[in-house]
Amino acid sequence: MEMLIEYILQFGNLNQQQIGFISQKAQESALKKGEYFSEAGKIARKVGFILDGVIRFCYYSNTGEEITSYFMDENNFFVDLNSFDNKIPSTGYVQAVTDCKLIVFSQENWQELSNTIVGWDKIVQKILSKAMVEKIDKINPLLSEDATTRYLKFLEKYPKLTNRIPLSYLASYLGITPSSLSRIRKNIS
Amino acid sequence: MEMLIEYILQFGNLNQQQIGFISQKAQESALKKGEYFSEAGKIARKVGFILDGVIRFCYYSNTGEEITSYFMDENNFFVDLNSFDNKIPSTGYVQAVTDCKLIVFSQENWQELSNTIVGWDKIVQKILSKAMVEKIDKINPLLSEDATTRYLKFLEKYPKLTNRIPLSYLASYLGITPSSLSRIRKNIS
DNA sequence: GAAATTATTTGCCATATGACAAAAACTATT
DNA sequence: AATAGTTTTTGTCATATGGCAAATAATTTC
Repeated sequence: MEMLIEYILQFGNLNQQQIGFISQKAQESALKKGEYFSEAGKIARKVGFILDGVIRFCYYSNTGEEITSYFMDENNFFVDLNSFDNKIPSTGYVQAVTDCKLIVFSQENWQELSNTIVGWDKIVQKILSKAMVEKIDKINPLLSEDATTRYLKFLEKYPKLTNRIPLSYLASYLGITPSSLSRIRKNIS
Repeated sequence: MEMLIEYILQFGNLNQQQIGFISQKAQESALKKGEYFSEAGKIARKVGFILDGVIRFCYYSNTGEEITSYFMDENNFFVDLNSFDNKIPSTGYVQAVTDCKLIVFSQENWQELSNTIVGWDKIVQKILSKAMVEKIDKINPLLSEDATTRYLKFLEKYPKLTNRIPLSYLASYLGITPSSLSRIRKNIS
């Protein structure tokens, strides 16, 4: 829980009472490898924070291919934003790639934080901005490069992740086939 | 200016006084095709809203290639978020693709809106969320497809944009060469 | 409106990546 | 420890896309 508070305090000041309130509304939780945090067709009703582990966002293309759109690891908030904000069914999945320890906020509690803590919206805005910038920085360069360069950039941006995620997930994130990624890895080392 | 107010009111309610205050802080502005709204190396100090025209975000890769990372058209806010939020020099450019009519907020005025209008932060948060979701929805599907499919998806997502942007910009957005895009277009029609 | 500049198309060839299938290396389960 | 299941690697071949250069078309400038 301290991890969470410490993370939030980077984005704005909070007094002891406010911190207590946040802790009250937060719930510790866990997911085993492969379990889903939220699923396509359902409305996402919670916001997560990763204490330990890796999660991914994924979906299925019209050809039935499973595609990973994003990875996240420790010390990050995550949410299926479109579904959560607009209360519409999600089009994708949020899945644990490894066993995960999480902190979870229900939508009602998340709303209460906004209603109760002066400045909370601004903090959320900053967290959101930062997440957005990071995501875009990770995804943008992928398109314009060949597969080997994409993989090398992935290694730079996610230095600690390579050994924690299956090759097939990573391949679908990079937009290449598992075979190709396997060959690329061979060529590099 | 009504375009702007109407757009904002989608995201939250504002009284007449608040609307007046926003109008006061907003400034009409224009850019000619090719001109920059913000530039690499400089700190982005304004937020824009497109009344008419198309803008793009672009940058130069380490091989000197010019790469378009995003297009935006009418009825959208845009800002070099990382530079603006953190007051650090930008790494990219925001450029007018066509002649543009804009509404511009200086950083100080933008800040004043936040300080003065109760609920403004929440509205910004919603606008930001929506923009983020849209951007991700546009970019994510591109990676996993071949060039022809990427172009077709672009046509779907940006139905009105194709004839307004140069082929070379679009090619760099899709991550292919101008020659390839030219051939793809030929094959489709 | 002619000349100069810039943008797009086309041709040719090389090569990275995909598709499919089989083999090998891991992992999990009893 | 043996089996079954899954994931990763490797092989072969086909093809989409890139690189480069030249030709054509469109746009800008004087």
